[in-house]
Amino acid sequence: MTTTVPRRRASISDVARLAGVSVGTVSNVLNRPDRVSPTTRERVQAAIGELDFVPNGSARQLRAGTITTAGAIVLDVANPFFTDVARGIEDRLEEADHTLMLASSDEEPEREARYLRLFEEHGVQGLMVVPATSDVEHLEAIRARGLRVVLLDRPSPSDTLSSVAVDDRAGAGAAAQHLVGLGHERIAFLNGPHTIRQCADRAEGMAAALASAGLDPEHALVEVTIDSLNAEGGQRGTERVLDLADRPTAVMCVNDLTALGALRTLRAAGIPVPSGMAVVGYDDVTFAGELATPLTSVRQPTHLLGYRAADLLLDEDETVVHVTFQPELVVRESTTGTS
Amino acid sequence: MTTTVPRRRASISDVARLAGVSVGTVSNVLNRPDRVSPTTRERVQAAIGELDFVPNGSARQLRAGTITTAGAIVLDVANPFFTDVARGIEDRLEEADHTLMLASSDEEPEREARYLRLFEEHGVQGLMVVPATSDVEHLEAIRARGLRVVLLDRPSPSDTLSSVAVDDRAGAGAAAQHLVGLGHERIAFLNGPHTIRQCADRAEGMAAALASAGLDPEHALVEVTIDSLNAEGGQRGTERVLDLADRPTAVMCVNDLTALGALRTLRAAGIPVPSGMAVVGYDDVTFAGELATPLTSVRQPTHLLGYRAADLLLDEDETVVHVTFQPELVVRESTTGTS
DNA sequence: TTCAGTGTATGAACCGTTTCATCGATGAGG
DNA sequence: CCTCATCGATGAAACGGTTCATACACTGAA
Repeated sequence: MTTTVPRRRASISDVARLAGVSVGTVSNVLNRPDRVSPTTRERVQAAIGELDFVPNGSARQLRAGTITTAGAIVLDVANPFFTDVARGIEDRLEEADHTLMLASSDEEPEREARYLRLFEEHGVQGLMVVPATSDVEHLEAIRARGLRVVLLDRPSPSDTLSSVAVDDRAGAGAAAQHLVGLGHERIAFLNGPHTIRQCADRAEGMAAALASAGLDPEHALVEVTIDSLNAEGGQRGTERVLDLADRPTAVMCVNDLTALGALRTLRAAGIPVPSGMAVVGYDDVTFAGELATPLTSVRQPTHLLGYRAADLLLDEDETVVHVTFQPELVVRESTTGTS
Repeated sequence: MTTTVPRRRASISDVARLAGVSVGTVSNVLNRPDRVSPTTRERVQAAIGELDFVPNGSARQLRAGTITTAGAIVLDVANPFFTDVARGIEDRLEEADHTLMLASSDEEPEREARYLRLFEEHGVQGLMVVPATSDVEHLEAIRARGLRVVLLDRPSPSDTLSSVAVDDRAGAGAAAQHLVGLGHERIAFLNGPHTIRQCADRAEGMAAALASAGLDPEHALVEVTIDSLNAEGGQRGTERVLDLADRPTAVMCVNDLTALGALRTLRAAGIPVPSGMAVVGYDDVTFAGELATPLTSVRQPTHLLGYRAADLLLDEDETVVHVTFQPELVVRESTTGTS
């Protein structure tokens, strides 16, 4: 084995020594090569190659202050909705030669806080976050410390933070209206905790739509809170729905992963969809239309959502902006039956 | 608007001044609180709160040298396979109180190189990467500079880098064998470029399985190279398969997203699955079993893959280790028809 | 010959921490 | 009363870059 692990990473002064110039000159070669004569530049570059020199980002950042990295915290990277958003962010950042550090909070405020702190300590330019709590004081504090913060997928309650969101009330409302139009009068809603704003908004949107259709939300809407917003959560939630007295005829799911779980449980229980139970998802992920029972779902402009968020983050001018996109109900067989 | 953006982030010396102690003491309060008397500690903490002080990670890292962050570069964060791997990594890192910076190379070597450099400059403890190229010299160079590097989802060609992988030859071989057993004698393989090792290995595995079943791989295997390893790529690839003279009777897909695209195209063309064309996927993602035609797929221990990779990265002892997991063929109706 | 101007290179200050040798005060033991 | 640990706090030296005022060497013009 001929690999030799170096005792220490080469520093700029090692390069300077080898090339027979000052550290300032090496720094200039790195950052403003035009201010250095071709001969010197070449000599320095040779030394850099020889020593396999990689500049220390911390040192650079410490002195220069700037960094071209942004952080994003989403609820769950394993959820296609969030990864699509992340791709949108990445694409916009790449255009500006910035890079993204991505992390998932798992809906746990402590985890979110930990990543927020990590990012802040490392001096990211800004943060995009899907808050795990309804309260965003801690984010406002970060903003007050001079970082740019953009709320993802939820409007800002106060007016100090910019946000990019989709109208969740409208999305859930459209879904509810659709179900009512099909004759459903009692609808279960597999939802996450209301501390997550999207969940609260969707519940409200449903209730409002039911009310304006002349139904009493108290009876027409049965909200079932699930612990995790994925397929497993959906399975467990649906089992509880099936046990309900005065069983609902439709189940609305807070996202498509949850709906996937619902479909699974219904199939296992031998209940036909939609005749025995209609199912609606949310997000319209790639595979929603390809399922055994193609899923009616609320489509959101995911990629664009991330893209605009990054856009806002990079925006020079510091005004607070709220962007709201409109969702679109995509109707498929999980509510209408074989077409 | 009462928000005041501070001129400058508070530093440790601001805290020291306000608390009437030295910077060394503040640092001690931060890192070894037990060495500071309760009274002083309290005073310092009050000052920290007052100034809303957040330590500067760059400075800390510059001086202390260490950092508890690892980087991972995968081909595409929007692919469930990679996000599951990422979750495995995150979970293991979290146990060790480390954090993850995640990025996707999009299968582009330049993008990969850019992120590698970024991570290295920022002094991550180690890197886990799914290489976008067959050549890993650049990764060995990083290793030689003292960082830990673990190859993800592919065995190391040389023996200088640790790796965690799934036996791709075996996985593809099992799928091919299964298809041959069903009577297929001409199989299309929607594959990515062979510069990606997994793709090359899977092609080899299929060819070997076909040969050992007594078929001539030259004729029995039609490899169709697709540009992007997702649903769109699968759709376009399948269109090309349908145009082939002597049309294959089965299509093997390099991953489930691709298979999703294949199913889509087949349905649009009115070709029944599997009677008109059998389809096999790879990865066995969450929704594989719930599709209109449940998908036969090769299951890989994704979460475990990431978990073990992070494990290796954190491992104190620096020996080179290769971990290989065995995949498992999950047979469903996309090859066997209605059960 | 002198001088202003230009293009390069220099070296020290600085960024915000950690670390460590040192120092003063305090209390115990002889 | 003196010594010696012990404890808490101090202050300055790193860490590895960037930046900027300054020096130096030429060139061409007056």
